Parts: sequence; C-alpha cells; structure tokens
Amino acid sequence: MQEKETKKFDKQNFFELVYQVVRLIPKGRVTSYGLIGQYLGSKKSARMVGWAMNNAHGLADVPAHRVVNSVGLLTGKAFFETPTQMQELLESEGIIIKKDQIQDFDKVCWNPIELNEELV
DNA sequence: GCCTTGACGGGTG
DNA sequence: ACACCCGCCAAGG
Repeated sequence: MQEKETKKFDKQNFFELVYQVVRLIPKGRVTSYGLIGQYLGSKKSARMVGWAMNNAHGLADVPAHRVVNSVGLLTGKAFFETPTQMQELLESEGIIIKKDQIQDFDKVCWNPIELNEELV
C-alpha cells in the first residue's frame, strides 16, 4: 500500500523533470542550466542538467535551443545539427543573439522557480 | 570497481 | 578584470 514517496527526485525522474521544465519554456524565452538545477532542488547540479539535455538531444519535445548557460551563452550550439541551428531558432523566436551571446538576456530569461511560486 | 569526463556555476587568486 | 580551481551528480571507459 505505501507507495514509495520519493522525498528526493529519483535520478530517472531527474531527466524527466528537466524535460518537463524545458518543454514549459515559453516561446521567445530562455533559461539556464543553473536555474533548472535550482528548480530541481540542487542549484549546484547544473552539470546534471547538461547531462540530461544530452539525453534529451534527439527529442523534438525538448527545445534545448532555449537552454543556455547563466551568462546567456549558447554553449550547447555545438550539439545541434549545425552550429548555427540554435541561434537561428532563437532569433526566429524574437531573441537577438550576437556571437553566440544572447542580447537582453535579462529580458528573455525565464525562471521555472518563479512559475512554481506563481502557481502556488 | 575506480577514475575521468561532462551542454555549469561560483569563489578565490 | 581575467584566469584558474573546486564543487555537484551521474555515466562511460
């Protein structure tokens, strides 16, 4: 009867959680690995988020192009089919990018934690 | 089974 | 202001 209540996110769910969050990113908005890590409970696990994205690489449901590092740099552009794919997609959504660097990053930065608090 | 790497972040020098 | 180092957690070799 007692369903195992996971007080902590299972590593398997961890990837799924990341996919969910990335999937929830509104168009024209971006987020950082660190923010996702914070949302999952560990702000220092940004690397795991990146790892999760690597698994997400190939999932069309996960707009990885909307995920950048804390400085708004397209660090993961090299993982796309083309090194410009990420920039093109972001620019197509209204985001301005210069030299793999998102302009007005503070404006397009989307924090999943705020969304959570909003729902609360 | 241990060590290294990895789409990061923050702190110290 | 820039560069280097450590820390986090998981997976691949």
